[in-house]
Amino acid sequence: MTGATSKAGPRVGSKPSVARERILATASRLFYAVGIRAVGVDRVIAESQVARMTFFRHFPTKDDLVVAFLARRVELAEAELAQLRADAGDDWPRALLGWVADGVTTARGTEGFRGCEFINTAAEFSDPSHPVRAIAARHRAWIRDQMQEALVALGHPAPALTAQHLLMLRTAAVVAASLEGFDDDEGTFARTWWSLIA
Amino acid sequence: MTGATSKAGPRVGSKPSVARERILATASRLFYAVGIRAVGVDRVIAESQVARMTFFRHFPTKDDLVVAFLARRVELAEAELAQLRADAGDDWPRALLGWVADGVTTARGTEGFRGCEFINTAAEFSDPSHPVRAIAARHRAWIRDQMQEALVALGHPAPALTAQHLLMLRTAAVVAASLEGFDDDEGTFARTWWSLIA
DNA sequence: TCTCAGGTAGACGGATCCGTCTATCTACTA
DNA sequence: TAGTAGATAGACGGATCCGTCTACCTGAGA
Repeated sequence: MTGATSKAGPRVGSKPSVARERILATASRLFYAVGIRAVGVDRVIAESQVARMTFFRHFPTKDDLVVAFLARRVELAEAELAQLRADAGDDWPRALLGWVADGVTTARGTEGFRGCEFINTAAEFSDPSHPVRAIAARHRAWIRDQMQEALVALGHPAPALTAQHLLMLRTAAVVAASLEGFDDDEGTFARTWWSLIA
Repeated sequence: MTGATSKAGPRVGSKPSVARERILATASRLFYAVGIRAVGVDRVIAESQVARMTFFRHFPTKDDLVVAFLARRVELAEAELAQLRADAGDDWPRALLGWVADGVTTARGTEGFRGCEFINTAAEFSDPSHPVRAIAARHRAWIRDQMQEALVALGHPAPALTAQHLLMLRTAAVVAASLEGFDDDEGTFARTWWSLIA
């Protein structure tokens, strides 16, 4: 197991494969836009312009691809937030909380917006012990913890509970937006958001 | 088209078929517990103990069954609420609002709880013009309108906006509960709920 | 009694699913 | 220059998908 040259499959630490990236990009797009079970590997392969064997070399099963899809989203979010915290300086707590809120408001105007990939994916995997469920849970916990940290830094009297409330508010806004295109003309989402923090 | 005796299929107004009920019950159970796409008609047929032809006589396509599944849930909810309004007398506004809240709190403790069937199903149907999406949207709007009516009756200063908030709160609670088994030891959900109303 | 709607049992079929396999080509690098 | 990892094209297969079709049975109402 220790990094042995398996019969097939990419070596550990080998240079990032462009084919793999193409597959992952295509899958991410399709999975988000259409759904996991609604998209077969055949379609991913076709639209990735990749050979069948190449696909299965990088992702031995479809499940592996789904996991990679969500894991990539997690990576991106964590990198983005790390960058933001580095840039914001002393103001990072408000910047962080604003970033989470903006993630909703900007996304829901976007063409092809279809809610939260973690929530949608979890809905398609009923087994709570499935890896994708673990990733989704971990990611939500991560967001909550980040917000809690920020609230602590702001001297908020109830950081843990408020972080929980903020996550719920965000969840509700995303789901509502994906279901009925909730537009929030009044900016009530933003007002509620910041009133919970202040 | 006008009620003509089609080659097959049940007559309009014919007595409710027990076979049909069995199919619908089985499908409801499986669709909710496992997911729509994850459950094939073959499985529904097998577990319904029904002949293949019987199945397709009542539900010409799988989509018809999915629609019937959600439509039935809507019927049940509307009937339940009508009963409750009839029973509650003058106190119906608080009874109604309590009923909506209790729907969440009781359900999420239940064995096999897997969130909201409308939200989960909508997540599996990416086409916004699909009938099931319309049903889900209509049902959510109905809940919101009912709550708004109750708030008006209570003389609430901002019934429309508050009804929207309550629906979002409910959505968030259900989704959170299905994703991470959010237990709400503190009763914060209930407190937030009633504080929005008072 | 006869009719006919509703139910039964199971074969059938084309499509799509996920995954394996062979055989060949290419490009880097030791 | 020889070896090797990675990519390619496409056949293949068993499973499952959704839906159709034939042939027969049953029971209640006209």
